[in-house]
Amino acid sequence: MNIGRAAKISGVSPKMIRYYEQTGLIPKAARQDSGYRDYDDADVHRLRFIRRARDLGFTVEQIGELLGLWSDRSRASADVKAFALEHIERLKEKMAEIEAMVRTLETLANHCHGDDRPDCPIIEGLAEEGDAMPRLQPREPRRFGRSGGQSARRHAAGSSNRTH
Amino acid sequence: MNIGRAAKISGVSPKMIRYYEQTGLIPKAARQDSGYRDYDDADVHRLRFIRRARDLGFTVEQIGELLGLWSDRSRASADVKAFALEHIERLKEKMAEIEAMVRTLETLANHCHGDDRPDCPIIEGLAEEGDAMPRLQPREPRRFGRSGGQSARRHAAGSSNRTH
DNA sequence: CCTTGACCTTCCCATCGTTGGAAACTGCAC
DNA sequence: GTGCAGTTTCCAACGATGGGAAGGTCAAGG
Repeated sequence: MNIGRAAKISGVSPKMIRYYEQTGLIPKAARQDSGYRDYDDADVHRLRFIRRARDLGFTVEQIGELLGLWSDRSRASADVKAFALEHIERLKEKMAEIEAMVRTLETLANHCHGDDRPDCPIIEGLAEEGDAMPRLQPREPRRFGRSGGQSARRHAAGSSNRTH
Repeated sequence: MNIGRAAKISGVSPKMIRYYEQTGLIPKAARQDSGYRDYDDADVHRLRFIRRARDLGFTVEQIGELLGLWSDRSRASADVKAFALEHIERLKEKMAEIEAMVRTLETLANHCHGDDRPDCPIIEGLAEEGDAMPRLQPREPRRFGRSGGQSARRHAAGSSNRTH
């Protein structure tokens, strides 16, 4: 079948299918006489697997490992479970990060009258002197892997500095 | 002061300071005779404001609006509050997405023996025929990386074949 | 004075997953 | 045979960030 059909029934867009092929996540598709890519049910099955894994927040790289685990009929279920549990941990860390943001923002928002006056603790909280946010725990070393997340920055921008 | 010093005391890397200038988030920095960028305390103050807003998950675009609200002394605190509350909502949605992933993964993992045998409900859950994951609501656009990335992941390809 | 090293400048590239679009071709129906 | 839908490849963009090259500046020490 053509790529469009495979895309439709797998839930992976044609663009992404080509991308996955290009990056080696999936093998090169067979070709019809026309040059069109040709997919069979097994291909579609794999694509659906990929989409589900993406929906569960796995990166493409991780999906590569999952595909390996899938096709390795001799691997232990413990291997898969460990992989999943580790991913769950990362997701929870991400949730915790966001939750911390929400807590801080809610604290600020709760102190804001939200009326016609310009006086606003939210803006003041952002503009405040000093290095910490309101009553947030003193900036922990929370730097996790860069799996799609952002907050892993905070680097020291230079070591010795003089006032020029 | 030089960019390195401004970076250090604001917590924003030199690279990002230049980037913010380039994209117009902050005005063009003054220059010393040498051509080096020159920052004063007000500039650093603004940079710290930006870093705090980033730490709270605001996108650069949103920070542009926040800077506008900050410098607009006539705007109502209600405006800022509404802005913050909307952001909180988006963060909570993101958390809910991730939580759904975690719940699905934990359900799968709980059914996995995690022993030496190859039999594994996690992989089977991903490979399963049919279109839905265990008890997951009909897939929403996920993508929890950034709070405001191009969130519309809607590919026209897979829209009309939900089996249930 | 000259070297050294830390700093700065600009410019380009890579990341990650995904989409958009252009130019050219194929397949199918009218 | 004409037109449209689907396909091909290639190139670019997004957002926020880091890496690095090639070269200019500055201060300290010889």
